[in-house]
Amino acid sequence: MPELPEVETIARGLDKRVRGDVIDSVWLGKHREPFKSSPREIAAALPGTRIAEIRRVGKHIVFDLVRKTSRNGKVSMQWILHLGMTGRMLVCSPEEEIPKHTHAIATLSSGRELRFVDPRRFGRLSVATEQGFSGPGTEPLTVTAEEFAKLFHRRKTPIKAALLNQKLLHGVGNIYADESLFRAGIRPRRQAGRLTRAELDRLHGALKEVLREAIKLGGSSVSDYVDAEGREGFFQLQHRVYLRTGKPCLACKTPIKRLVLGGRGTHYCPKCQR
DNA sequence: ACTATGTCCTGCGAGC
DNA sequence: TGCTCGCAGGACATAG
Repeated sequence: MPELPEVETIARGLDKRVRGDVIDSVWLGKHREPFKSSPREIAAALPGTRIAEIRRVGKHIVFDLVRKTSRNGKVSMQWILHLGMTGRMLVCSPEEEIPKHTHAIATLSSGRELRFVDPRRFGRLSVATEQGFSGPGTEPLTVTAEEFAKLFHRRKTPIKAALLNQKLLHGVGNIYADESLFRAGIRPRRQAGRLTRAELDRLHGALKEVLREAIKLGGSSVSDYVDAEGREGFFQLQHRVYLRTGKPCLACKTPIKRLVLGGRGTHYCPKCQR
């Protein structure tokens, strides 16, 4: 389940390994779901471009691409990738077996391949020619306490649902929403607009803290998440509430409760979170 | 303008 | 053992 820390880890790994390489050709599978831009558009845009940089924006991985024109000019474009629930972008050698659910392969000048594999097909690939893809919302790692508080002003929706709303903050998913609410001592069902400024400040701090710690540990491997090198993360060992239903709270030993909020499993400590 | 709900998709585990 | 069934979840469309 790639959220901000997992996507950051993958983007860093990809940048380290394939930055500067050139996309020679692209193969796209027959399923249509993985392609937000038309397959024709993607296949026309990518070949012949050099990968200038790979970075994370929200839960998106952005490949900044450059193509040299005949008159010594440069054309910039972007290859934008969302991993959905089960998406992986792997750097492989062409000899490696192609796994089931491989939807796209980019062959690189170095002889390697970039492979997009996604069993559940919630992931999306797209290309953009306009500059500066910035995602739908605000970056949680750089937002100020003031801006953070303003995002939730007068909102009637539960704070957990607001944290997951990518138009407000982008990059926060189910794991880090639950973990940051626990650290801030706030119940997931509380109305976002009714939180005090002190509570919002605690949540702002807790969210940044939990995201930074998770990035340090290479993200959380819960279902089948692995980074660009195929390695698992270790932050799942630090989870205090997520998927710990019935287990004792690490702060007060009260059993962790689970409820469904906005269709998502939600975990919290009834004593520590008010 | 917000908010809530249904939909997409496969793999996995529970239950018989 | 082997089958069916229900469920998980991010983003988006649609309805209220």
